[in-house]
Amino acid sequence: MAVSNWNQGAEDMCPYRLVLEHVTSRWGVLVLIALEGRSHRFSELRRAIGRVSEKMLTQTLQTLERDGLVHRDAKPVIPPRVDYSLTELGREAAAQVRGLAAWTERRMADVQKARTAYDEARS
Amino acid sequence: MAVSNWNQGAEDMCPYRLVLEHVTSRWGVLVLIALEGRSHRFSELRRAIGRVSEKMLTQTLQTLERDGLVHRDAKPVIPPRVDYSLTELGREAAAQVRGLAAWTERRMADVQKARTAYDEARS
DNA sequence: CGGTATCCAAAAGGATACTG
DNA sequence: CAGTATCCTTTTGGATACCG
Repeated sequence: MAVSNWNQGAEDMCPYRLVLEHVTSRWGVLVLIALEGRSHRFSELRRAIGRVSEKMLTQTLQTLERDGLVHRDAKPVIPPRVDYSLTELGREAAAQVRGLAAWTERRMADVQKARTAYDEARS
Repeated sequence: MAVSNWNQGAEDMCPYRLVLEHVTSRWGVLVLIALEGRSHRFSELRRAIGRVSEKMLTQTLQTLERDGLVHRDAKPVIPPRVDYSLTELGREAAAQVRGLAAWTERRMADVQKARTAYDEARS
């Protein structure tokens, strides 16, 4: 296990920024939003999120589980079945993230317009 | 200008995720929060955020400016003076980000506790 | 002061192969 | 199915030097 992993390391950053970065991380955001509606199995999450590698999804889920935002329920059956859901803490975080995501959807068109204007102004 | 820059490239990602990632990016979050209170000069921002390199701050500000969230006001004086502030779009985004940051501060202790429990459970 | 350009180190992230 | 382990590429980010 010599893999670079944001679970460990980063002892040099204040805990505040650390939590903020887990929650706002590329895949963290999408996992929280996906799990807000209902619990998902591992492969369901992959499909729901799209274009995420197994490695990154695993890493993200482990980080969020460690932070107490995600609950992992591994059923001892064959083939294995693992369900991920949000804890109370996770639901609170997801609500915040969802606000951000909703804003993004609402305002995306304006952002795109701003970008076009910016690019044209210096071409 | 062959530097890897998230302003350009990334044509392969949907615009929704792209905007979301700018707003939730490591330095984007902190810039939006810092600018929510009042406008800042470049070096003020560096001090306010702490531990951010010139390069990353510049890059972040350019991205947010291009997205129409940040307004850049460069006064033609010597020595140069540049003030950064939020646009209306930026204030909206900052309000969302602030919700997330406030939640993080409120719940940080619980997250830390969850982590300790998680780590002890498998040591 | 407020940047840009360049180089380099570190981290994130993907592909593949393998396992219980 | 739900991961791990390994290798490799890409991206991020810091340090430094320089410029208008």
